[in-house]
Amino acid sequence: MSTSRVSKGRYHHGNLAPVLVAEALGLVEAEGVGALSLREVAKRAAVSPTAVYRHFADKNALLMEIAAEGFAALNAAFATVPASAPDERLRCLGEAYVAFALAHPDLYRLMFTAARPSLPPTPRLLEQSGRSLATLTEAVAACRPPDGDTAAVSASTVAAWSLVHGFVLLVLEGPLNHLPPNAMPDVSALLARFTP
Amino acid sequence: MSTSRVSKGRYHHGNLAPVLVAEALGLVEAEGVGALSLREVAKRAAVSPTAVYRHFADKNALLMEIAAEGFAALNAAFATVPASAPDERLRCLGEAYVAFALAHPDLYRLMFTAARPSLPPTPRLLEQSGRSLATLTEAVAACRPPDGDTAAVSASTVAAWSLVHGFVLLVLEGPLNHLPPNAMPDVSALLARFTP
DNA sequence: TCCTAATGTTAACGTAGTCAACATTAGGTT
DNA sequence: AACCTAATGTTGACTACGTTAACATTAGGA
Repeated sequence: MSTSRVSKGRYHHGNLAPVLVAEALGLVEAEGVGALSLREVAKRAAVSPTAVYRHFADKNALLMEIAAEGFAALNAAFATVPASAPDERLRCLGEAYVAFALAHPDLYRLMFTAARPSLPPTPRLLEQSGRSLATLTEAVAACRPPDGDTAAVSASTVAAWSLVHGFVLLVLEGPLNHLPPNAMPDVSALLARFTP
Repeated sequence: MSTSRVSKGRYHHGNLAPVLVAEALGLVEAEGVGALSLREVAKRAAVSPTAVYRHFADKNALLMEIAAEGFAALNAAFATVPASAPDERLRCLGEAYVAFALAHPDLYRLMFTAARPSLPPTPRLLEQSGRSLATLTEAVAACRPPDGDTAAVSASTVAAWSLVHGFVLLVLEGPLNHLPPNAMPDVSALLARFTP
């Protein structure tokens, strides 16, 4: 019988992979990336440490799934931004982006750090981060003359993303944190100076 | 006698701290931050692993010194940028910044990641990163009307730094790497769109 | 009903950061 | 010149972690 019911002392967990990702994500959000160990994640899922390797090639593979989850959450935040006028929409996307990053600092960092060594990025990570990029690109394109200059749109999109990404990281872990706190500008001022 | 000569089988190394930083820096540049372990650094300095703790509180303290070294190198790169006209100078600083980051990816990442847990930032790290910020701020200020609006200068500086920082990180470890490579714009185009 | 692949466990290895206790020595004090 | 103390380096050990190998269990189709 296909018990979609789970755990309760069973030898087979029945639904491990998603649970591992969820526990890991919770751990990252609560204690930071540094506190995330496979052993701790396994313990929280009430499973032996090495069980993780039946679902993820190594620690980094798990991290990439968490990162994908992060981009999915970012995309969800994007989805709540109303259509409105192109410029207005781009501005709101920017605010949503920065708000998301500042609300989930450790997750945000992980989203841009997970896909480095060992394996290439997970399909799901590629898909979700691709969706983020697509949303941004469309919003930027809508602000420009419809001349179909895709290179210009790309360049403008990269500039926009660079601006918010850099800002967020400078605030989160950059010298802007442990330096005169009078300089920390608000987001609107930053976004206002961007012209697609 | 104050032998400023060093090592050669002596019990006391005589000059350990700077050597440790140098070896660690070399290791980071050659193999990446992940390959840096206290034990390996100590081995390269021909010293027992725990000797490091006589000069640095913990691993992070050593990392902060390396980060400080990184900012010092960045400042050195800044120093080669000629005075010229304000706008021209700011543009050249931006190019130098991006060039430095792309030439030393692991070191660059470390510069913005080292000062997080445990201890507060080292004085030397504060000093060197402060110098970087000061250079940027002055260059931005020179591009603006001399109305003494320090808040506006700060905001503009943060925007400039955000732009290059975000760009560099997106290229180094962001989704811009494992996505259609047609989109990667050059630096000049990015800097051209910034108005102090 | 049985077989196999999927899934989970136990034991163990190697590496790493860190601490405690001990050894050595540099450099000022008497 | 002899001595003392603080600085500096070493040994040994502990804990935690990622990872692998060998074995155990079970789900689900043939």
